[in-house]
Amino acid sequence: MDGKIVNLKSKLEIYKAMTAGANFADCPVRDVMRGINGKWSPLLVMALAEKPYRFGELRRLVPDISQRMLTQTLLELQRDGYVHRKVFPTKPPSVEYSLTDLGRSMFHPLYQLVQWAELNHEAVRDARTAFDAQA
Amino acid sequence: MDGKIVNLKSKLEIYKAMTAGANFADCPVRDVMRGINGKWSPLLVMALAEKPYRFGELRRLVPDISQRMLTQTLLELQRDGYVHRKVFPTKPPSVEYSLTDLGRSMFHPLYQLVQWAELNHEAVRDARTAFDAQA
DNA sequence: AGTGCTGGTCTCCTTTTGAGACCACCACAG
DNA sequence: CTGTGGTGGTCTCAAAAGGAGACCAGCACT
Repeated sequence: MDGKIVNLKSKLEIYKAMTAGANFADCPVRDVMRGINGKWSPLLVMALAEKPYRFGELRRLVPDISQRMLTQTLLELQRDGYVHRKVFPTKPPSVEYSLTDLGRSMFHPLYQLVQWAELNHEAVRDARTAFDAQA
Repeated sequence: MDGKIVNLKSKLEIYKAMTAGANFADCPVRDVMRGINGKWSPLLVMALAEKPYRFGELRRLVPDISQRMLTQTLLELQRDGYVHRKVFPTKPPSVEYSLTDLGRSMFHPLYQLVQWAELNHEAVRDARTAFDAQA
């Protein structure tokens, strides 16, 4: 469990940061990235960046997520401080999820990546087709 | 397998793109994100952004990756067109991996996210501690 | 009494990931 | 001419993550 990325002041330091021996928990960047990298996390952050949503709304918004993974992913996002969970004492009680300041701040670079993906998905798809044809 | 993100011209369209019913293969953004999101992909892209590396060098650079996952991740990165694999006819043959233009272009937004993680890992760690204490 | 909506948890099975043994090839040292 | 080590892998098996769907309590409305 090595490979540390931390204190990246310049591209040249990536090497040093990655080669610095330390266990996984001691590599904050990879630790944080792991939280962002989940299968559903980016999707939910993108959704909540738009506006707060309730549990059931999110489920309908992302129909191919299982209820179990929605619960679990939202819990992880709360734990990492990206999402706030607010319970309204209605009957039946409803729960609203919203982005925290930290979540909104993380949204910006994430959104850059998503935009890149949107602009370049065709190139990636072409690369795959070419690779599969040649292989 | 729904939840489509495509043609994101504005934040307001995130909702529409996500709710547009379509299966996973038809959502280019999530498809591309899946390739970037792998456990090791970002790490290897960061490494190769520095300079080309050989297989064994990468293995030593990231000591906690298994040889199997290194092979597999590099293959996926090749397939998606981020990485170029060049075989040198030495004895024994050596293989050099380098970023393609597409890979370098993808590196920029990825690097933004990594920088964010580096700057905010403490806030995330604090959020986790607070969450775990209260729960 | 039945139906539906709220936000979940629990169980089971499949897919993905990880650890480590194994492989062929060749150079060089003894 | 036999180790020993370095090249870049593949194969097998166990562990972890992810997905499908049943189940739950509570209340409103019919």
